[in-house]
Amino acid sequence: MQISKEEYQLFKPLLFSLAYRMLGSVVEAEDIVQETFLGAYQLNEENIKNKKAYLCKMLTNRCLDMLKSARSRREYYVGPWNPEPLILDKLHAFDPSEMIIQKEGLSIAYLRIMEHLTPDERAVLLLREVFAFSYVEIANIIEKREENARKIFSRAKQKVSRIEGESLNYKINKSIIDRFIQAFQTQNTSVLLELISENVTLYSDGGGIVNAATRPIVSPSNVLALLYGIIKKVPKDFYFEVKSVNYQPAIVIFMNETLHSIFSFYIYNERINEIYITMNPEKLPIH
DNA sequence: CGACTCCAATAGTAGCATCG
DNA sequence: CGATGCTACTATTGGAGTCG
Repeated sequence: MQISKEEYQLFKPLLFSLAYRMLGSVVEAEDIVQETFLGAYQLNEENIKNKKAYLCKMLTNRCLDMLKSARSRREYYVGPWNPEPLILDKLHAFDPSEMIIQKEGLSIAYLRIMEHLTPDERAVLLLREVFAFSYVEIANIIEKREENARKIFSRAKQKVSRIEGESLNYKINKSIIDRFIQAFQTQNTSVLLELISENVTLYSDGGGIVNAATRPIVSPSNVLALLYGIIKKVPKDFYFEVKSVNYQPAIVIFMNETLHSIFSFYIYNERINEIYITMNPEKLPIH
């Protein structure tokens, strides 16, 4: 297949964003995008009418293979699994167009929901909602019947419904996080309790490599106890910044001049419902 | 230990209701 | 009318338990 420089520039961010949403991993997504382009160059077919759909098909199938084989691996993962954070505008860095659709769908909370879906459901949901393919095209991509594609989509939709249409407003969420930090630094427990939901859950992903809670922490008292515990132990050269991670405000923590962890949040009704701490060094980009 | 059965959960299909 | 999404039914799968 012939792919011009322009087409490559156009399709690369699209494919990356599809793969990243499917896999929750920046590294794996980048690999798969490269593989897909290499595979496409080697194709002899010159009469492919819809290159975009064809590339998505190749990519989707690779992702599905990887998900199906990774499913067993994920079972051996120590503790909660969080998606690999996407810091700064990695996508924008090589994307001038409007191709990056629906940034809300890139929040850590959303990606974590995706984990509850089967590989097929993920693929269909993304192709439909984010990339606006028709059911006929989707059926062609995943090699199933059109009716079935619709069914898979509606099932997927049901599972993710709880996160649909909610306030993923960056400014509002940032102000909540700022107040949270402020209250935390002054150890103002009553304000903290106003900012977090009564069924708050904290997922801390250390990947079995660094110390992290091996199961989710539930309830405000337990979560605050854990956070207070962390703050007591931090070294002097600790500092943090509030940055855009997955297009949502997050707290990025540095220790000894290196990136130590990232705190992401799922905020609903102006309260923190879920906290995701990513400490697994394999998921933190090196600066 | 492998082979077998059974059951529950999931995937797939047919057909119908709704809406523009 | 076609596109969509739903319900209700059927088929398939995978895992737990059991037996030889």
